[in-house]
Amino acid sequence: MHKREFKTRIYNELAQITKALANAHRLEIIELLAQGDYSVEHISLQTDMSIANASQHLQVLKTAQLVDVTRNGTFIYYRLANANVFKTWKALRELGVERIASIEKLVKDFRHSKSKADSLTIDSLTKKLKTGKITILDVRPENEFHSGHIVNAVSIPIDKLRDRMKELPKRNEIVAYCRGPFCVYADEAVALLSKAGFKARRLEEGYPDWAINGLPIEVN
Amino acid sequence: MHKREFKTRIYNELAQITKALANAHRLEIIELLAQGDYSVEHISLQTDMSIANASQHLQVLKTAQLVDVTRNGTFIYYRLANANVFKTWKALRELGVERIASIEKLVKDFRHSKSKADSLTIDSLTKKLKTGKITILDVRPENEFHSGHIVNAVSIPIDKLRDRMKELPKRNEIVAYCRGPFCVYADEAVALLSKAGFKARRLEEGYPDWAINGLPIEVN
DNA sequence: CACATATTCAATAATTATGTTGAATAATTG
DNA sequence: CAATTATTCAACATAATTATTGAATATGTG
Repeated sequence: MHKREFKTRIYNELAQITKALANAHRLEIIELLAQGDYSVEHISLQTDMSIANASQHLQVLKTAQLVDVTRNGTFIYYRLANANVFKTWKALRELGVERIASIEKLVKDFRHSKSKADSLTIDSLTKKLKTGKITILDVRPENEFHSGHIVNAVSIPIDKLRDRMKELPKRNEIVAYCRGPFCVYADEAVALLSKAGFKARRLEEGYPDWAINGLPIEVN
Repeated sequence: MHKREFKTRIYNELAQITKALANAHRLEIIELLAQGDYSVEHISLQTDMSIANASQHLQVLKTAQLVDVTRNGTFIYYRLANANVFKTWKALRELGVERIASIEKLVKDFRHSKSKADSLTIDSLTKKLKTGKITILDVRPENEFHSGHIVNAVSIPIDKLRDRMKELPKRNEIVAYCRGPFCVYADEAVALLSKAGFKARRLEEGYPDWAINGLPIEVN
């Protein structure tokens, strides 16, 4: 094999994988699957796609070996093939946030409209946990909480927060988190809690970012 | 703005960036630019593309803010916009090597045909440097060496290695490196050196991987 | 075994990406 | 200022990607 042929083949393989990632719907699916396993129907609902379209995009991801499947009865569950898939998504996300002012602006504008609360990073949360009294609040749907969550976190899904707010201690600072930096459940939680007199902030990143850093987690 | 609109816009922005990466030629350009600044002509020669085609792909990368340009006389030099671009390329590369058996096989077969020498990683090289006597050999073109190289490395471009081999010490183990894991200059160097009785191995990764890890480098 | 349900497939039309060719710019040189 | 050089642009043909529709599979249930 000549050097050029070798290079062409290598870069073509890598471009294939990259093409599989290079679609808004598929990136959204990947972020969703970073939370746990999901059926096609669930994915299509969460991402506002038709079932056939979701299935088609999942096939693309499967062909590129970015996701794996398990069958359970009539349902087929998809999951990320491995940690490197999330790492690559994270790298793309960070590249995007740094490069594209419009993303930062979108995020800021959207959050601002929901709440003026500031946020804190995973790094500063781990430092704070050593000294202060902090309640960590997971506002994702319950099944995502059960697939894995930050150690000692309390689960109150965002749509039940208004009713169950009283379960939370008024004295502690509350740090709400959800799926990732573009997930707005945590923003909504901070808005609700602040209005009710709690001291609340959101975690900038999401659960998968916490987990991939090797920080302590719990399952169930 | 509604939640769906917000999400759609965010994921579309990120997909735009990913699409800019999702092409074999553009990935090759990015790996080349990780070595230093280059003119369009140089890039087109190195990657076996027509000038117009290289220019077109560079425009795509520029629009996505993945590369920057400087004009110097009639030449226009391109460079990576920032470290995150290389980090993302690295993540994609690692995802690819792990996921796609065919890439690993391609690399192994190609190297095997050049030399049977084994290789070592950046991690093991840094450990070895503390104890053993090692000569680090940079076999990239001279201008890439001058744009930045591993501290104390010796520069002998691959096409001059046969003539200048005598400059190297026979006692030390020689570790040759080049642009990255898919670059074959280092393999060719190991083959030449081993034949001539030197003890030589290649570094698996390339100079940009060394630099991005914050390990000591020199310029000029 | 008929029926229901979850998912995939196939066909289509619209959009977007790609490489080639030759012309157009923009800076430098004589 | 004409000629030269490096790069970009515009136009075209071809190929790939996408969403939608409805039919086809494959598993589970009565």
